[in-house]
Amino acid sequence: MTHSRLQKELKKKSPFDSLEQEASLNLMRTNDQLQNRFGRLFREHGLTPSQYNVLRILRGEGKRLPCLEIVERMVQVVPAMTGLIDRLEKQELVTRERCTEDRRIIYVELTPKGLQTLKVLDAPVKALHQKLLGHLNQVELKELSRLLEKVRASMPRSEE
Amino acid sequence: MTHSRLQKELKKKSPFDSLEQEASLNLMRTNDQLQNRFGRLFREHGLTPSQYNVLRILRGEGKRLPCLEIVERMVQVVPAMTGLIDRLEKQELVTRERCTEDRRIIYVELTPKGLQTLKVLDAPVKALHQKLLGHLNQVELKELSRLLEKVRASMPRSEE
DNA sequence: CGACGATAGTTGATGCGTAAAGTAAAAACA
DNA sequence: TGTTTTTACTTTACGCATCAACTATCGTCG
Repeated sequence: MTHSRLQKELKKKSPFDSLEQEASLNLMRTNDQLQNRFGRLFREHGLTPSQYNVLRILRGEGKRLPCLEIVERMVQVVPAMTGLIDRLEKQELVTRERCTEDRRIIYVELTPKGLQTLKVLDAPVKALHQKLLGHLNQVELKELSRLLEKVRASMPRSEE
Repeated sequence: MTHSRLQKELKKKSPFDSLEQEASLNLMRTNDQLQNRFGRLFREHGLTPSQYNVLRILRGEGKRLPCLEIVERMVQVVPAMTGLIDRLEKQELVTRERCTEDRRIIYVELTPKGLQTLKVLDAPVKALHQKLLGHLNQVELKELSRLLEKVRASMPRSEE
């Protein structure tokens, strides 16, 4: 391997320090491109990727959830969630409701409008997944997932 | 495979729609965790990941570059570069200089301080790559890169 | 020359990620 | 009972991504 595809893409003159570095940059670059594609799709429906994610989580759960439960299911930091929910509430896709027993907790619930928005997006989202990853065969997809999970295995959730 | 690791991580109740979706989510999640780690490292030195990236590109090139050339080498949009360079300039890590022949072009050049900052980061960055990906063997790393490049192969740079 | 479009970069608005600090309520403890 | 700690969230401040719209310069063509 004299010149990898990534090296050419980045117009990089020197080869990579290590296979680890190459894989890591490949990962980031591929992810960015995926994010861009899905971001465009969601934007056509007035959503950002994060907003879609919140809605999807709420539907997956099938019931209202406290803010922190949502944060846990996302790759996100707490403070960002407040504004995120604010905007979803303004679009009337979710509602906020304070828990009566424990008044610190605020439940977030999907509205019918939110559910409808998700429904509309289901087919295009599936199609985009297919389009962007469908040219890998089943074995390759499984291997990709396995390797990515193995990478994450070295990163405990709560280190430091 | 009854429950994948990813599915458990996300506390997802239903299985994935498809292998494509699973791989895609794995990719995004792994990337986020990598980004977080490197972000923390860079922040200790007063840099964001994007800022580090700009410096690294300039060093790799070995000479000053127009803004747009830097944008091309990053996964980025033009307008963001302006502010990015502003901040690097304020930290005295790069300098801006207008080209005399074509006054539309603005060259960005690494300062000695910028070069020094990069140098300090070299060892920790390499070590972090090693730490986060070093538990995959050479064959796995190559296969991971191959699969990620194959994913990108379906995404032309300038579609739509 | 003068109008035209293309190129290089900037500005402004909106949304999100991150850290640090703050508030309010519940739980733990003395 | 009162105090402290923890928990759940909010606020603020900063940096970056994105889009739309704008400025300045260059090349070209009539």
